[in-house]
Amino acid sequence: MIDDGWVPDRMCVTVDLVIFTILDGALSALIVERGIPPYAGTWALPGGFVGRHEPLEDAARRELREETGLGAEELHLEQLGAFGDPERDPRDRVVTVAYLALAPDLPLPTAGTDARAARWMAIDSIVSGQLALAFDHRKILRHGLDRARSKLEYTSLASAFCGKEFTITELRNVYEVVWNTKLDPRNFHRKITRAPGFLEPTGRRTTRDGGRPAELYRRGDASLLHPPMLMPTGS
Amino acid sequence: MIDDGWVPDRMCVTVDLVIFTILDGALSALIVERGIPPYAGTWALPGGFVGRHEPLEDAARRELREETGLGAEELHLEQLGAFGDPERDPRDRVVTVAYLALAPDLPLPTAGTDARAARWMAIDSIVSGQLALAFDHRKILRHGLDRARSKLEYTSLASAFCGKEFTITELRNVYEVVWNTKLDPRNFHRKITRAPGFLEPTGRRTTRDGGRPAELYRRGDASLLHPPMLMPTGS
DNA sequence: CCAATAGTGTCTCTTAGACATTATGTA
DNA sequence: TACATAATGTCTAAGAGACACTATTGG
Repeated sequence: MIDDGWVPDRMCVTVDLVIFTILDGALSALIVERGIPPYAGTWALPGGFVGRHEPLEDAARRELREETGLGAEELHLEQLGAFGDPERDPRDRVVTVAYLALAPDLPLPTAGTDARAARWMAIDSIVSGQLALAFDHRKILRHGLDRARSKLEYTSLASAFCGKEFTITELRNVYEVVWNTKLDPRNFHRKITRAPGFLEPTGRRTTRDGGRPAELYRRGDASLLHPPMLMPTGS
Repeated sequence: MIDDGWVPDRMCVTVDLVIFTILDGALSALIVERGIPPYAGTWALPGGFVGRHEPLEDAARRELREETGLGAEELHLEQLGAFGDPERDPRDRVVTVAYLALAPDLPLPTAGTDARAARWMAIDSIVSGQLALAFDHRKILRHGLDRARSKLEYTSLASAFCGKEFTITELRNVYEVVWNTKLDPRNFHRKITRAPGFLEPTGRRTTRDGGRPAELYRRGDASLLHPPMLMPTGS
């Protein structure tokens, strides 16, 4: 914060979004195909520049809206952190602030103004390196994945992947997909129903063929999950 | 990431540091008195502008070195996140990336080039609002406090507050000061010594008058604390 | 009746939390 | 010996994990 004639360097600030959903039983992220250099034709996380007078989170929600056409107000949005490696953008110094969003079934994304295409992609292809992303977006996505995984343990975030009303089995599927494990349905049911404030019974039940209908629940008030749902360890 | 003639807004990027230590039994943060506007004469977190070709963490370590005269390599440094409210700096749009550092007993800080003074301050005075900080630094410090508190639960971070060799009681004091609670010395001793990889016995012991000497330990390899040391709940 | 899925119960082992006792130094 | 601080032990209750059974739908 020096002001004795020396002028600080200015740089570009962007927001990038890691938007997860569960599609066909696979944890998937929203990616867009870049239409302009650098990395034209390469897939990337949705994102863009922050306006001069625009709060960071507003910018993130704006980009989310532009890329998905979804009312971003309903979505849980959480800052992942800043990524500012001087070499991360070949053009110029660009510091990006990454946000994480978890979404239930969304309408298929439509390409925005500055993207050729937009689509959901199973994160395995990205994490494994099979599909390369522009810039350091693979690293950012990796951070988002880690964050989502650990937040499932001690918050009631998992329900953000579900619709307004959901069953215990659907909720368990969220955990299983994000953690890439199998959980015991009985122990899961016991823990989740006993966690105070997590679930709110609706009294209604699913109508499906070939099995006993499941109770439907809504999100409860609690944002923290106590006691936590611990991810199974290798030990 | 548009490049069709439109030029993105550029802004200043800074780093700010929440540096905690324990002084006289109180959790304290390093603050500096600003020598130049805005907020000249007001206390603030140490920090400064990021250079055009400087990685964010390098900038944080540089500022840490400049403000404390300490070899910042040994210190645990963790990004807290970006703070970018458009109104947070009256001069100009400034996005800051905050870092958290935990330090054992440090040499008394010496004022840097752009600060009149530097000192440790018990965080209670800051959190309570008794001492006002410049910009949104109180909010940032509050974030750092929350982060430190929760990280103590499931990481072996607490030892970062201790010197190279420390006793169980010293370690327990760290938890008690940061969490502002009392912990049962016996249960704490059991948990912490059983946590795999947390502690490494040195075989040596303290020499102090008026009590049985305590065993001295070093940090172990583990960075995660399993099972976690849960903060006592009000329930 | 059978298939399929949902929900409940039981047992064991580990851990947290409360509390008493023993150990080892100095004055 | 008195005192102060460190370390260990014991009990109880709660939760995790493994597993078997009952319930409710559609064909």
